[in-house]
Amino acid sequence: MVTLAEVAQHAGVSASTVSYVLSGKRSISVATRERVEQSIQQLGYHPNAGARALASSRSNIIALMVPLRTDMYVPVMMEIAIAVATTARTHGYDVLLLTGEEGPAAVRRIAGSSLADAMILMDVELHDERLPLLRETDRAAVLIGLPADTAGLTCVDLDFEATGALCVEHLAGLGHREVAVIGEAAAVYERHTGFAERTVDGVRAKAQETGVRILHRPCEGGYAAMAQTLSRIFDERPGTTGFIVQNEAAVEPLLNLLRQQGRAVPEDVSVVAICPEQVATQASVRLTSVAIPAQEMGRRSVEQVVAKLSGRGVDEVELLAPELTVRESTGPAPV
Amino acid sequence: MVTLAEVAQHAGVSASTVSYVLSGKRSISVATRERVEQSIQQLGYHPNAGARALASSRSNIIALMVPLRTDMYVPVMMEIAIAVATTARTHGYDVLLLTGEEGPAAVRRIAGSSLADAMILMDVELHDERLPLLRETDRAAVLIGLPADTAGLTCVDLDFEATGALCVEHLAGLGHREVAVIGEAAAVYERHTGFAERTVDGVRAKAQETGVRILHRPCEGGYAAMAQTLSRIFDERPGTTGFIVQNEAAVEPLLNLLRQQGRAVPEDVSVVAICPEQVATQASVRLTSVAIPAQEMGRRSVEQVVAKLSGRGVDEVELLAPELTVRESTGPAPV
DNA sequence: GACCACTGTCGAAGCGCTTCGACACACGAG
DNA sequence: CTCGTGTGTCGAAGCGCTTCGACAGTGGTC
Repeated sequence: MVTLAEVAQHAGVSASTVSYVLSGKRSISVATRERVEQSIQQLGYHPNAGARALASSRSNIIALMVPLRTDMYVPVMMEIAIAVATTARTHGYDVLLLTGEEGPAAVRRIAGSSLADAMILMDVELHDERLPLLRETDRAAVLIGLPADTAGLTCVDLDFEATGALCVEHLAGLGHREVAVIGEAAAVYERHTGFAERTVDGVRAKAQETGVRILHRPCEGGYAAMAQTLSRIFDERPGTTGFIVQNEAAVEPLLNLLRQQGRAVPEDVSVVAICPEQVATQASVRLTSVAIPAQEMGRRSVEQVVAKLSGRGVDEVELLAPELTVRESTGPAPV
Repeated sequence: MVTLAEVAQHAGVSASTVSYVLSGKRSISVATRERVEQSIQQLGYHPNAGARALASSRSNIIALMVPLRTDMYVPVMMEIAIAVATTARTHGYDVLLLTGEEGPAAVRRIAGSSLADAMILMDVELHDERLPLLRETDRAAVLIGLPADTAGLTCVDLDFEATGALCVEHLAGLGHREVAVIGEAAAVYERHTGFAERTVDGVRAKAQETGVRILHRPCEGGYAAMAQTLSRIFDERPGTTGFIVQNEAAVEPLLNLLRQQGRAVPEDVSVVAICPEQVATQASVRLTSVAIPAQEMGRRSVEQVVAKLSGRGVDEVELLAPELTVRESTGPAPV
C-alpha cells in the first residue's frame, strides 16, 4: 500500500506539502502541485481512510438508517437509498447502510465511534425512538419524513397535505362529488408514521372547501382485502365516483376489481394514485398520479446534511411540492 | 468524546489492558476485566473507528456494490442488501453502500484507501468490468451472481439451471407437453447477466429429457409487451399449456391477459413463476413458484466473506438449491 | 535601502488505537 | 530452595494522516 510519505519522497517534497496539495488548504506553486499530482498518479496512491479520519476527525461517511418495516413500499426506499448514495459521492462522501435491526442503539454507536460524520434517518415516526438520542448528539442529521416535534431538526419530505389537497382539487374540478380515499394498511396509521395522516388531512381540508364528500378507508394490500374494502365503500356511498389511492399494493387489485364489477375507468369512476411514477405508468390503466419524489428526497437530504457539515445550513423543514400528472384514469364525473 | 486512555485512568489500569479487555487477545484477570467493563459503561466509551482502523489495519466494514441497472427487479436487490447489512452486523461489520455510478473505479478506491476490509458485488455480469480489478486486489470478495470465469473467485447464487429444470419437471409431471418460457427483457440477455441464460439452459436440458417442447421468448414488462409476446406464442404454438415466467413485471400482465382471453388458470393453462415469494403470493392468482432466496443469498455472501477475512474460507461457487412451492396456478394439462 | 507582507514549503506534534516485547509475580516440579 | 513456566499487566512504538507554527525567499513600498 502506497503512503503519503512515499509520494512525498517520489516527488521530492515533504509529506505536509503532499497533504496540502490533496486538501487545497494552503497555496502550492503550480510546479510543485503538478509534480506531486504526477507522483500520485504514477504510484497509484490512495489516502488511507482510517488515518485520515483519525487525524482530521472526519470520516467522510454519512450513515443512512433504513428501518426494516415490511409495510413500507420497498422500491421507494431503495430509490431514496440509491439517490442518497450517488449524491453523497458527488460531495465526496460514502454511505454506510444501517438497518433497523439494531434500533436506536445504532445512533449511539455511530456517533460514539465517529464512524460517520452525519446521519440520514428514513421512515421517521411521529414519536421516533431515535430522536432523543439524536438530539443528544452533536452530529449533523437529516430526517426523511416528519416527526411530531421538529424543533431543532432538519427534515425533508413530500408535502403530503398539499398532495391530498391536489388530488381532491383535481377530482373536484372534474365534477366528482363523492370521493373515497383508499389508504395504507391500518398498521401504518397505528404506527403514526405521519405521512398517511397528513395526506388525509389535506384531503379533508380541500374537500370541505370544494364541497366534496370524503370516505376514508385504510386497506391492506392484495385482492381479498381490496375486495372487502371496495364493497364496503359502495355499500356506504353508492354514489362514489372518485378514488384516491395511497397504497401501492392496492392499486392493481382496485383496477381489476372495478373492471370485474363493470365500472369503467375513467368513464364511470376516476382514480388518482399517490405512488411512484413506475407504478402509475405500469398499471393496467395508466394512472393519473402524484409521484413520490424519491430521488429528490434522497438528493435534498444529502445536500442538507452536507451543508450542515460545512457550517452552512440551518434546521428547517423542507417540504417538496407535489406534482400531479394527468394520465388515463381520471375524467369528468358521469352525469 | 471519551478515549481509551480516559477509560484506563478511570479503571486504574494501562491503556493496553483496556485494549486487551476489548479485543480479548490476551488473558485478563476477572477482577480487572470487570473493573474495566464497568468504567466503559460508566463513561459511555465507544472506540474511535478511525483510530482502530489505522492501528489494526482493519476497518470492520464490508463494501456492498449495487449497480444501478433499471432492468433488475428492485425489491430483490433491496432484500439482499438488507440481509447483507443485518448479517454483517451480527459479525461485527458495518456495510458501505456503493452504487454503480462510480463504476469499476470504486473497486480501486475502496481497496486503495482500505475503507473496507472486503467487498460483496451484486448483479455480476458474465464479463464484469470489476473482476480484473478485483483479482488485482488482495481484498476478500464475494460475488452474488456468476461470471463466465469463476477461477479464484467466491460466488453465491441461486442454482438457476436447477431452477429451470425444476419448473419443467413440475409441468411435465402434470402432463404438459408444450411449454413457453417468458423471460427477462431482451436487454438482460444482451448484457449477459448469466442467470437468465442459465435458467433457459436448465429448462432445455430437462425438456429434452422429459420430451417437452419449449418456446423461449424474452419480454419487457408491462401490458403492451406482454400482449404482443403472448399472441406470438399462441400463434406459433397453439397447443401451449404451460408457462414458465421469469420476469416480475410480466407476471400480472400475463395473468390478466390469459383471463381476458378466456383461458382459465390452472384449468386451461398452468403458470410457474420464478420470482420472490411476495410476488407469487400477492398476484391475482396465487402462483406456483420457485422463490428467489434473496435473504439467503445476502446472508451466505456475508458468511463467506467473514470466513475469508478470518483466514478460513475458500474460493468456491455456492449454488443455492431451488425450491418449488405448489400453489394455485398449476394443474394437470387439459386433455 | 530597510522594512513589511505575502507566498510556498517544511518539521514536528499529535489523532486514539493496537500490539510487541518486557517484566513481575505466583506456582508446581525437581 | 531454585528453576522454569505460565499468567496478567505495562510501556512504548508505531499506524498514515492533518495541521500548526516557523521560516526562507520574493517583491513591493516609502
